[in-house]
Amino acid sequence: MELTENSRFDAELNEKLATSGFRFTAQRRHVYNVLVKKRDHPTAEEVFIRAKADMPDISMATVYNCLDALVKCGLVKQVSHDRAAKRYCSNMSEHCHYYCTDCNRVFDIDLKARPLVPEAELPASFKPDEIDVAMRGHCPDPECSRHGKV
Amino acid sequence: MELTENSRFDAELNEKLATSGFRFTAQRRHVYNVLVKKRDHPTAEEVFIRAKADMPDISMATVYNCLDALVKCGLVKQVSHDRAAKRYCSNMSEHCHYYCTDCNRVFDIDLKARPLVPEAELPASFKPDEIDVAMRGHCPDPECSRHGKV
DNA sequence: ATTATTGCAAAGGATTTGCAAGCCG
DNA sequence: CGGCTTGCAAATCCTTTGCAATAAT
Repeated sequence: MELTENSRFDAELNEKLATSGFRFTAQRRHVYNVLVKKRDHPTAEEVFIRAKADMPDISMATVYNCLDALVKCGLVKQVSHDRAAKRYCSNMSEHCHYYCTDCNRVFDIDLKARPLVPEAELPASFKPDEIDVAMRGHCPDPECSRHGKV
Repeated sequence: MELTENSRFDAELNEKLATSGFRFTAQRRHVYNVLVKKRDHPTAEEVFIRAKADMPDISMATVYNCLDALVKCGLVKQVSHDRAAKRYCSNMSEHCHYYCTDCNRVFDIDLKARPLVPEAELPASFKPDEIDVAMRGHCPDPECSRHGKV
């Protein structure tokens, strides 16, 4: 596979993949690219559709494989919504997710407090490796489908 | 359906169901009973198995129907785990969930701080109706499958 | 009497798996 | 080359739905 433009991006990706024992493939680069290019919270299916635009032969199974590899090497987070399909997020900074109950979009929220849950507030002997904070409610977007309605 | 023993329990359940426009059925009572009897975090399938023990003709679809009704009338919470099936929790007090990455159990955690996310820490105009805090890590149970291993 | 609820079976969506061919190291 | 990855299709898991029979108000 040729590493033409953007070789710094590729080098980093390659290194992260290699560290977790994954190979550097055109599909993994492409899927990661799709996630970074538009920093929203697409489902695997949405990633598939976007990826297929520039790589028509990529398969759904490969998209799942790539997403899984990216999650395992710490480049992407999985976001579990309530009922729907899992979503993927390339924002790896500590943040929360706000689910709009009207338009179904997911918003990244940076809380002012950190850590999210101070150790002193946890019962001793529970030492979380990871904390997810998920919020649900109306979103502030005036274009939101619910805007104006009750 | 006869209301023999435990009519206080039934009366409360009946009222909550009625308030949300649901009828009081033997299956709904039984499913709720299963959840309250053992306050853990079973999947729909696990609820089905336990319910079937004393009500052999109950169907999976009815278990889903009952769980859904109980969630909608505020008697039960749905807990979305990462990959697996949804779980159900009859502890309605404000609490977080701690997922043990070794034994897969779910623990209820009461944080000392409330509210979980003070309004001042949120960007203005985001007003969550609901906040879920999920943690993942090792659990303190000495019987836990991982105990003693790294 | 009217309408919700049940149980069954079949459908549905999301994700995973088996396998042969192909690419990476 | 050897083994991880891919693409395809089939399989699986979890959940929902359609429908006729039954139970609740």
